[in-house]
Amino acid sequence: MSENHQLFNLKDLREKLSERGYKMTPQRKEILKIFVENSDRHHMSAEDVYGILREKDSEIGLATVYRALDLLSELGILVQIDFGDGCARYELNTADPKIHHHHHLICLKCKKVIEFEEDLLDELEETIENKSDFKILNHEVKFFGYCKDCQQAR
Amino acid sequence: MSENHQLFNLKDLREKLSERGYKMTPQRKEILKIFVENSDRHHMSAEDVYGILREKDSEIGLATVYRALDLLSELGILVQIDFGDGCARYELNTADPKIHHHHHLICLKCKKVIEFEEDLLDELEETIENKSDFKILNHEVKFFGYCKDCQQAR
DNA sequence: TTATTTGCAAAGTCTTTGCAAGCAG
DNA sequence: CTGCTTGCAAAGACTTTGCAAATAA
Repeated sequence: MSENHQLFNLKDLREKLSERGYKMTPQRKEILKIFVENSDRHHMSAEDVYGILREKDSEIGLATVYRALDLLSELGILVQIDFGDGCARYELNTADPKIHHHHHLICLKCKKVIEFEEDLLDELEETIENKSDFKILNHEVKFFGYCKDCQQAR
Repeated sequence: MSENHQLFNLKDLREKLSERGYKMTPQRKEILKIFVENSDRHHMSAEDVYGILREKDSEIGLATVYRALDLLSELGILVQIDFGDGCARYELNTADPKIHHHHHLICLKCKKVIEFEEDLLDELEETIENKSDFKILNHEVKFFGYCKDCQQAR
């Protein structure tokens, strides 16, 4: 079975890196690969990625993970998400709507994060691009409120 | 002139606190007041609030600020926002659409945050409430991409 | 070759926590 | 009174940074 090229391939990475004067390194390849291989496992933190690396007996250091996540976000390959749980989390910024387009419901009481698979933001995105000269690559939507359990518990 | 009751009043605070077994304290009052008085100054961090308190010669400690912001968010009086700049920020969760309903455009390169005054999310919010049993109090929308300057600079 | 990148450890920042004293209800 | 709250300082968690060695182009 070939690698998962529908999500992201290394040619894209190499291009985006050299466009901006960065270099392709085994570490950056490996870290991106982790996101491609774990695309089901949403919003991973630096520590999550580092943990996966250690399972693979990789020698990549934690600081390198932080630097790579930062860089891949700047290139628009990853997206940084924040759930207020104290650490930055990242997802592939894939063009596949099935993966890309979901929202997060965050319970104010128990802090649970629920995913909601529906988007409907294309129109708004277009409106904003037209009015603001801002080139949108991705978006992040969070709804705050009370989950089913915590509504009852009040 | 009376206090700014259109944004939030202390009766609401007292009610929400006692509903959940918390107490009304001068510190909590004062911290909420800062958000009401500075409603123009969006997304304040704990440090920002603490700075304002020190200007007022208040004796409130930083730990108390953190605890109050946390509590006011849990009560749905404030909303926590994260711009990835390393600290949590907060806004009043007012029902006034003029203040409540805006989105954030975040530049992946220069990290600039631009506010966009338009919402159009009511419909989506309703859809989600119906489908998910989640009671929504507020939302936060961020668009990631490249600002005007950074598009040209590429 | 040469500027970028890495790994390590140390430092930095933001936030939380333990505890005794102080208060609101 | 009684349990919640505060302020302080210490601890904790996550992230960044300095630097010499290694490496991609």
